[in-house]
Amino acid sequence: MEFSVEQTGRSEERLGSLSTAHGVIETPAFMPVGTSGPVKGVDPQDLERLGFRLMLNNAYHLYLRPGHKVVAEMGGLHRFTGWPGAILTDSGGFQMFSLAKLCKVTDDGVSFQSHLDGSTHFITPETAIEIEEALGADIIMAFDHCVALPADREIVRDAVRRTTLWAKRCRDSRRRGDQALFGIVQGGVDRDLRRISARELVDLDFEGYAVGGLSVGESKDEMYGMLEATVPELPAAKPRYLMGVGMPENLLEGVARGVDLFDCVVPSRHGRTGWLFTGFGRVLIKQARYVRDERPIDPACGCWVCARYSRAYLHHLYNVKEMLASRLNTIHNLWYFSDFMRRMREAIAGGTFQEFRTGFYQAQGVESAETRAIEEQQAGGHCRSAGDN
RNA sequence: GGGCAGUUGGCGGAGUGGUCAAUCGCAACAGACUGUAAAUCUGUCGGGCAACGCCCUACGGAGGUUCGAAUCCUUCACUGCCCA
Repeated sequence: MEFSVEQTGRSEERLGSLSTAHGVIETPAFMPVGTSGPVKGVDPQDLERLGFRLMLNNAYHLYLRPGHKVVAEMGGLHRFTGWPGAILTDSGGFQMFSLAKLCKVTDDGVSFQSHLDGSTHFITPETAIEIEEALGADIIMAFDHCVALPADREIVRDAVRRTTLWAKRCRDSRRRGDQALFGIVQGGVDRDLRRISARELVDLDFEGYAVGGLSVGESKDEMYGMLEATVPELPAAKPRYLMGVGMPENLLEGVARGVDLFDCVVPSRHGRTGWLFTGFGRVLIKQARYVRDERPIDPACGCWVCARYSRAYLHHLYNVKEMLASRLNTIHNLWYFSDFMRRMREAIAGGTFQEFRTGFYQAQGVESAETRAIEEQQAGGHCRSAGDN
């Protein structure tokens, strides 16, 4: 993996280019999440067409099923899943945290029970790397200790210490030389601990650095504050990845603070549950107000779902639980995210990022006014809003 | 024509004297979701209000018994099954 980056001015946002054996990724970039292989609802051809060149898979899930050895025998993740682009695997540290009730954490590693069959497993930094090497992604993540917030400072401090310890063991246990390994900064919502975590990891010299342990219940200001404390500690020449984030606003603010990579389940999960992203805010497609709405989700959207389908039809598909609803909604949302990142990169290149940022906030909520005008107009004719029926 | 069973809120279906505006499921409506145990989960769901409490209308229609009826009796209507 090679990374080149240019900072256009004194501000933090930056343009980069991440070269992997499976393609070049222009940054800042968003990675869709395909936990156990696919991004739910879409296939690799969709992802390519949507403009994605990098996606995330999860080592924890693939280790449990079908097993990292099966994936290795089937030629590794790229061949197994049919995804020709680049892949980043998460180590499973976050899953340990989210399955905290089932696990015991020591400096040695994590023991936990499978959420699938209750079987007991023990994962160490070394086995996590072994799994990720077997899976064969282009970028692999260190095995970290992510704590649930809010947490006592001592617990967070201990997680930072352990994360550094594990990061070093991950680094030292690598056998393959063709994968990039990223360290993960922890530290909860404590600026000092974030700085300490970042410095300790930088000393270990990874190919990239992630900010983990955020978007776990803290406020937006806390999240942004942690980025402001962490990013300046990271080497400018290496990629910075904000894990598990997030909403478009979070991506915008992350880029404004120097983040290059993001991943989040939001476009796919929200697509499945009917929350569609647009330049003017969200469209909850299940709402009755869309029963007779002939407009596309977003008239300004360039995706092929908006080119062909009405809100009325998408509402209907959702309502009757057709699987096509999940697919089309996910495609639209992924397009929005892909396009949003592309527009941010263009704005950075053109030196208009601050204008882009201001414009984003101004546009949010515009739909309500615009839609109300149209609906009032229609209410005068035969086409009343669904609420009247 | 005779016999039996039944008629409950948008639908299905509990409830067989008071604690019933009525269990539950579906539908409907609204909301949540940020390194995916998620095509999941939560709330509301007769009407009204100065709403964590009160009032009104309600368990096919009408009448009756009772302090009190969705629940018991009479009758009418309708539905299903069985026998002619």
